[in-house]
Amino acid sequence: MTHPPKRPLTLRDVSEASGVSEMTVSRVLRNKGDVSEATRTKVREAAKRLGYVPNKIAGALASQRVNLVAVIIPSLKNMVFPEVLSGISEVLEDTGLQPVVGVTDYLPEKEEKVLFEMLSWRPSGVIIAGLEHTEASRAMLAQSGIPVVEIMDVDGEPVDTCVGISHRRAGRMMAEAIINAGYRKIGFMGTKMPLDHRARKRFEGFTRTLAKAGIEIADQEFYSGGSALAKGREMTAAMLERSPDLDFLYYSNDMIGAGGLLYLLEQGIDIPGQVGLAAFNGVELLDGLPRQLATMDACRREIGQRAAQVIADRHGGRDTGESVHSLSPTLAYGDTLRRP
Amino acid sequence: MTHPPKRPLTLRDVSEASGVSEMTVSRVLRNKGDVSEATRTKVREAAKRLGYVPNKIAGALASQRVNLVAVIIPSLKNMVFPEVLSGISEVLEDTGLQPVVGVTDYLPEKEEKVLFEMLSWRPSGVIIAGLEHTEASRAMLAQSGIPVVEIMDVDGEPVDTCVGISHRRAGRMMAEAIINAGYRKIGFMGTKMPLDHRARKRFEGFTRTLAKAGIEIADQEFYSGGSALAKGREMTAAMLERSPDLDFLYYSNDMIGAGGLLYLLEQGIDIPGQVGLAAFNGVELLDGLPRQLATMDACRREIGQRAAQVIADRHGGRDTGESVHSLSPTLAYGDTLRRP
DNA sequence: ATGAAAGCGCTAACAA
DNA sequence: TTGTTAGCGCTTTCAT
Repeated sequence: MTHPPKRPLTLRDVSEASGVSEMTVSRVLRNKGDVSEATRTKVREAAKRLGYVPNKIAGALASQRVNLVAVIIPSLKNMVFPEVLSGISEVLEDTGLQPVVGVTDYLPEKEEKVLFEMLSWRPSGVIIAGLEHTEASRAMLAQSGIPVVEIMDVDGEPVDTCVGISHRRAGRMMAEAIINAGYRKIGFMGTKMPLDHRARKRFEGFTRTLAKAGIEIADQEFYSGGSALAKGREMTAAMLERSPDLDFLYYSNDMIGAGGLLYLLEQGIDIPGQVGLAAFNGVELLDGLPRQLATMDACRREIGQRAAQVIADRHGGRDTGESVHSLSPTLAYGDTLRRP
Repeated sequence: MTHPPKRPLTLRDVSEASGVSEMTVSRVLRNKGDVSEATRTKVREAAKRLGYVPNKIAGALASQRVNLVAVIIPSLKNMVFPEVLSGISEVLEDTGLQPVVGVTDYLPEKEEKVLFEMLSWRPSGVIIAGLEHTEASRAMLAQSGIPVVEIMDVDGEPVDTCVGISHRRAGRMMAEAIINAGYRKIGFMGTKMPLDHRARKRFEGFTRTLAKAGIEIADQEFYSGGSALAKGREMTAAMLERSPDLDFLYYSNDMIGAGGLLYLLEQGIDIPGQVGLAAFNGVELLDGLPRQLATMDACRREIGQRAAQVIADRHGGRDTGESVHSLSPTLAYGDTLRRP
């Protein structure tokens, strides 16, 4: 066992150990330029023997190139964003680019801080959730000089490019399906709005479409914090107590919808006869529930893939044409929403 | 609207714009050294007006200091790791250190790659899940010269420091509780083992303790992929079909346990009389289930906090004494495991 | 309180 | 195919 070095090894150490110039060592380690097979192996051996780990900081400064892509999302606990992330990783995997994740907790000021922090590492691109940012954040993005992809949402003006679905349209589609199925007394449950613009837009699309059909939300409740499943259960119980004549419940996310579903089944309520249910996201979790909850797929993985593709293309000098990539969510009726 | 710059701004630009030397600008932007209030504001204004974003790459190279902590985990979809991460973020928040996440997908070679990649950015510390790594990974960690904390598990030899629970002991505790409650025909369901050392250790602790009491696992099944909730449901149905005389089902994680619970309730099976259930992790999700599933808390948030604390302390020059931080999981009987 | 000079460890560009 | 020379944009150190 050799003694752990206080000073990390440098190219110079490998150069001396292998009797080859630093420049050539650098070339070998990056597989760049022509190097004879002989020196190649000599260098590789020395590097491995010493346990050399290159210093990307120095490399990045010298080459003015950083293979990082900043990915800025509101939360990791949401089930939704990990899926977007795997879409991103999947595509970046074979491009030499690497995602680096920053979390904002849905706070605009924290987003600004995280963005500033990440931009100061001079990444090759930014993927950031949502179209709503502070003035300063938008300015930073616009000034950054690197490809910027805003994801999840297309209802608004992107700084550069966006990939997502229209949440207003998603809300509208769901409202139409519910109306067409004959439901009329509709309750809504969701997260507290100011935090989540996409939930807000779905709600807007939803209520406006109902309004056009002369229907008003009969009851509504908003929550924050705690186990979403438990919250869904509690809110549903409370709402049905308060407004026993409701014939439909629309939930802003699948977890609270699942909680509501479990509650209603326990109460022996006829679904979707007496009460219909629908939610939003299409998370995998729903597959294990006693009934298939009606929901709308948010195209999470595909959003991640497309966003990463845009970054990769632009990084490779290819242009991607369109600045708005609008995907189409699909409605799953499941067992809790009557078909028209 | 000024034209977006092709070349990112440098200290020099701010220096010229404010009529102050680069050095002084640098001092202002880092709040270091004595600078008169007058120049301070002058510089701040110029920086803000120009939209200057410092270049951390150059800063890190010059100062030989990087405020990043590499966090390497197997997956983000697991519900478990996001919680560990928030424990980490929470503590690092007020230390000036920033977590950077790398994901290994439970693959040792990918872990090695990710580790190499992250170490090449010369972080101030490493937090990495598990005690099992490739030879090369261990060597890199040992050679890195920075604090290394292996988390989640304490059954083994840490390279440097570890923070976690003993999964063998967790398995043993659960086996003892089940035996004491009088159950005898026990079925096990879990993930395919080779991927997950901690699940494997729990299983080992579990079976050994049963063996000492003269009990053998009566049936077992392992899965991989798919919706865990649905898998739990399917596996439970299949197992009870196959082995109708089972009186207890132990699941290696809460999601499949929840799936099993939902299935059994639908079948009208008496829980915990006819069949008892228990799982592992204590995830928040369980709060919304019709019955409280017996489980064992894995101390996820606390593990994150302690690990981050170790890094922060060592980074600040403080020594943390012990190299093994063993936390104690607590057993929650819930409604699905008879008390002794 | 401010500035000037000398690198940090690497790579681009050129030379041999 | 290999080596040499200048930086990359900042911070450290030492003057002033």
